[in-house]
Amino acid sequence: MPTNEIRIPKQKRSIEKKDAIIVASYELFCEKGYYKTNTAEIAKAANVSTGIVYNYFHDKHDILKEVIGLYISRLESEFRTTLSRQIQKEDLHNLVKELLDALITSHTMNVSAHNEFMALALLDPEIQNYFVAFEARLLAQIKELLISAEFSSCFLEEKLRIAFGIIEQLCHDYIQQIIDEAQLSRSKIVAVQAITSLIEMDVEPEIK
Amino acid sequence: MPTNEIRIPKQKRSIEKKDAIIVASYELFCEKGYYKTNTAEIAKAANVSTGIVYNYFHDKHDILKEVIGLYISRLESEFRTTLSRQIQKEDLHNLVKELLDALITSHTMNVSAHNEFMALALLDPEIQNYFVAFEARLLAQIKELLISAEFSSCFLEEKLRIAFGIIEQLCHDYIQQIIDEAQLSRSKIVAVQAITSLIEMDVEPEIK
Amino acid sequence: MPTNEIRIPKQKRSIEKKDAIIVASYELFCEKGYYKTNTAEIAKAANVSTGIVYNYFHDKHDILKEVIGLYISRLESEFRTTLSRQIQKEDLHNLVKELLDALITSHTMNVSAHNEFMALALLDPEIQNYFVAFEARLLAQIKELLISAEFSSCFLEEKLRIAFGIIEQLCHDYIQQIIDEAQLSRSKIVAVQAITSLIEMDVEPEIK
Amino acid sequence: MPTNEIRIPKQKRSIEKKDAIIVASYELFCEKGYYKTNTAEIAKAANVSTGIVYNYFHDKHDILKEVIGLYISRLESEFRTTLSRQIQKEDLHNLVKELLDALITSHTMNVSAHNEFMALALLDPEIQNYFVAFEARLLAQIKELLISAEFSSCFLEEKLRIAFGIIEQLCHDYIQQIIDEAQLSRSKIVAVQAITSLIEMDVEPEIK
DNA sequence: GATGAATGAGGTTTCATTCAT
DNA sequence: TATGAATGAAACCTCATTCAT
Repeated sequence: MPTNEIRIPKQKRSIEKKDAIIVASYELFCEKGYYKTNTAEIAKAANVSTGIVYNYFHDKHDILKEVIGLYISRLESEFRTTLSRQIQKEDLHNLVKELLDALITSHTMNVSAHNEFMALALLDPEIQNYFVAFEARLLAQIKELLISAEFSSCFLEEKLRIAFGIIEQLCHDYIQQIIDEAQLSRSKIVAVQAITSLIEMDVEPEIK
Repeated sequence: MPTNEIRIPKQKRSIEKKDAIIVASYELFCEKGYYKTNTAEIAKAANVSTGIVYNYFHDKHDILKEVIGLYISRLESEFRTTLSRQIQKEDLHNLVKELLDALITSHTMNVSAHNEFMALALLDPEIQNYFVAFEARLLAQIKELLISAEFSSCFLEEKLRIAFGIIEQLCHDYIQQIIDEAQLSRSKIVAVQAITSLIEMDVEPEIK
Repeated sequence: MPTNEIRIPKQKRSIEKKDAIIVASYELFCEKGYYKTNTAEIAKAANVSTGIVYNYFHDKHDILKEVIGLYISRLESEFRTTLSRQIQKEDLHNLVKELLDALITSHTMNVSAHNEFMALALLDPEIQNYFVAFEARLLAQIKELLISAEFSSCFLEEKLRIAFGIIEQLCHDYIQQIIDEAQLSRSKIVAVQAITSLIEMDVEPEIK
Repeated sequence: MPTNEIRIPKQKRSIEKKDAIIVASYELFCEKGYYKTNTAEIAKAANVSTGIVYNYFHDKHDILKEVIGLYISRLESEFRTTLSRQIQKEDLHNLVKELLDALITSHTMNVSAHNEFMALALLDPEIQNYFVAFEARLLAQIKELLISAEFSSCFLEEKLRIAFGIIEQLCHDYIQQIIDEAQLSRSKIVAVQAITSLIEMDVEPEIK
């Protein structure tokens, strides 16, 4: 057998243990970073022995993947309420504002998680894929929402990506403390206005 | 004399040696990543002894900082020509297109450098600052350019940050292969249109 | 009751379990080697829990001893038919040939078992003893056979040991692929001739 | 660079250090066995740091190979004098006796080395090859010697292999204490006689 | 100034054995 | 009896940094 046997925990106690490892790792990775956290620390923080870690995970990188999974599922649940309702054409402005606030809040509350995991995504294609998939799901949901509110689907995906970029930029500038609270307020006004007119914009295909 | 004395090279040979170390490190960091490059490799690639490295740099992290400096100065020189001329109000569309293309080209040509250094910026505030300062210089230059072309300076900085976010998003999506060449073309049309109307947009301050 | 108590299985189910462990270990040791087989694998292959192994065996080394026992008993049964008949003086040539072929066949069919267990015998006096005893039984049987065929018993034991060495050498050279099939054929001719004349040889005691 | 840079020591001090590691390992492997000797012990015994070991050797197995090399070169030098002279046809008896004594002496003096390294050869094809090559060189030398003493070269190689097997068997039986000194004496008489008549024997090719 | 051999702490992973259930 | 999760010591190897020459 080439790779190690990984236990897939089914009993309650085992699942709890596996989850404890993931949660402890999540916290340590945020606090100290993935590379600077060692498996002994993880085991200790999860209140298990070092050996047992390798019953549930192939290796340290395998833990990272589950930690990223946890992070993304937390992100996802934060957007669930905002995205699960129906909207009218007039609500666009508010939707954008809400999403912007949600993202800023979630990132601000956990700057180190955001920074650490984004960095790892850049360094590691496997992690990258997790985020790409998450982003795709998120954009697809928003697209559905807009289409059912009768926005034109023409160039909609491109528009949404761009809108996403705008929001990310704001978050980034704020959590990296490039702009302060006041500047954030001003930027938000511009951003919301920019995004709403972007979504409603008629794109004139250029002739190359 | 304390041991921590770092030589500030003034003689030609010394400067050459220090530069050789930086250039060699730059290449290795792109190729293998910062964490996976060791100092022995750097010394070898730079054709110097391992010991001498510590005459010019405090430690490995110190090398990284200079490598980032080199990376940024290269980026900066790529934008110099585009940004050093005067523009007319009608040129905005073209200016945006040019900047977008310049950024995409520069990132695409060196995806690994971009990914590696962005990741390090997220992980390390000191590195982050280098990029923040670069971004600030870049935005300031563009702002000057626009103001001298008589664009309104109202909310201009915020608009430019947002425009920057749009461009970064496109680059990101393309170099991470989230979108392909065809999608990039479509997105560029939307992005240029979005940015130009953003710059010209009248911002209506909201009443909270 | 001390914890070191090893169950001597008397009930059918228990014996089956113990045997299953031995057989599974035998196969794994041949396939992967003793050191590279872990107890979890053994338990899994034997369809028992890891804990139960320690009811039947003191430790991993204890399993090894039983595996060697199995190996030797299998070897022994391969020689049984050849050695259980009566022979005439003229049959010596054929007897030698048969034994040689039997040994080559048995070793060739299971090169990894042979190599692994010989190695362990060299490393571990306890295992060594199993093989020494086996060899002694084998030689004693052959000696009986020859004496009842009226061969001289003078120096017979020494001769048989030497004959054994000749046969072992051939096996070794062949299964380690030092000699190929053709060379084996030639060597077998020489070996059989050498052994028969050795057995019949009058030893002239030297004067030291 | 995939594999680690291995320093090939050229200066006297470096060579001494590398040799010290090999010699220390040789002794430890004999004493405790290869698997039960760890790199920290090796470094300590050689009076170096653990890290430096990996400047001279790729890994632990690499050390083993050099240790085997040392062992074989020591064996080889023990046979040099015996094999470097010319012999006459009448000397065969003495030559065989001398070689037998040389092998017994060399193995007896270092039973643990012999056992350990033979075992490793069985477990590891790379190590096996070292011994196969050594054996081939040895047999080739003896063959030359016999041919220049005008022994028939017909089946000579096969005969020598067989003779080698006889000698090995005696060594084995003696150093594993299967036979005692007295039995060894008796066996030697038989063996020498068997080998000499084997060498001079006319092989009658069988008709299959 | 320059060399490159040397250091040694520290990281990940394995596995025989135990023990609560 | 039986389970299989849990233990934790120990192994190999790496590498930033130092220092004798």
